[in-house]
Amino acid sequence: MLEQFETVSKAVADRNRVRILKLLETGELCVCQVTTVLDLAPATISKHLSVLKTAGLVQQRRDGRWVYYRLAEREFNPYALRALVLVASSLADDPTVAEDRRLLHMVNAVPLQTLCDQGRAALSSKAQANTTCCGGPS
Amino acid sequence: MLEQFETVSKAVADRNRVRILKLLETGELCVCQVTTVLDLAPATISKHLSVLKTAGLVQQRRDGRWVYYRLAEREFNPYALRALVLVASSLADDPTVAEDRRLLHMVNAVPLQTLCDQGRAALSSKAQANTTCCGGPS
DNA sequence: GGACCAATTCGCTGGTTGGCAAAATGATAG
DNA sequence: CTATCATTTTGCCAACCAGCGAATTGGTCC
Repeated sequence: MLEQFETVSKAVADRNRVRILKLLETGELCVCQVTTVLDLAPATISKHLSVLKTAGLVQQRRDGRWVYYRLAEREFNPYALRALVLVASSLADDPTVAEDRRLLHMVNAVPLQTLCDQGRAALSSKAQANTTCCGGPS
Repeated sequence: MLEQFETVSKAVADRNRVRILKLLETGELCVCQVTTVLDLAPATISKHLSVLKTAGLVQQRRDGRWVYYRLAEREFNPYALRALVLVASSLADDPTVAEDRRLLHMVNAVPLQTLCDQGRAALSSKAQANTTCCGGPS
């Protein structure tokens, strides 16, 4: 019990994992989409997603070469859903979260194949009209 | 924002700090009482309490030589109260938490001075008996 | 089959954290 | 003022963790 609670809290107690959860609130996402928005190494994102999955906060689905993640629907962990509610009701107007959502919009406008090939470069073409491409990513 | 959220999550993402919060749900407690129940070095408990305080989850009050901690009432951190609610609604029947509460009852039966002098030894001698429990107000 | 690809796992590194003992702090009692 | 006491701070160590590159896995396409 305490262990399960600790697993969930620890999973949520990381800035980038929270960013991932906030992204997934908008719906299912492919790993490469998350990677592009957070601008971290694929290995790092994969590990974060693994931690979130172990905590029962997300679940995965494979479709061909791509793996999609979404917020957990079933109760893998008795505290996971409550933690998701907490996250969902928080950080609504956090600047980083807002910027991530803005980037996600641009990511969604790019075909998955292009995104996986070019990574963040796939966004620049669209971002040119939009001057500021993340002045300070973190 | 994200930083404040992270501070709170990290504070809650530790087994022993959660145990402290669950203890404080029963009311205000002196540091030496918490130390006796958790059975850790005073320095360790003090550091944990400091982390909880920095996160805005608890507040302190000094009374003579003793320092009392209680769950935060004011909004030092915009996410602290929500986290406290989450903790309060969790772990109701966790064995460790239950055992801590049992010990706390015994601790409450011992005068503070005796507790500070003898630590855990003060419990074995007066395991049963007298006086009102709960020195804590409210 | 083999080339290719997205994602994961492995191995490593720098930074963080929980734990304690010892010293420092701040208050009380004589 | 001095001694004493509860708590906090400091210094240190072992364990853990986020991050990345390299190697591996599981899958598609030719």
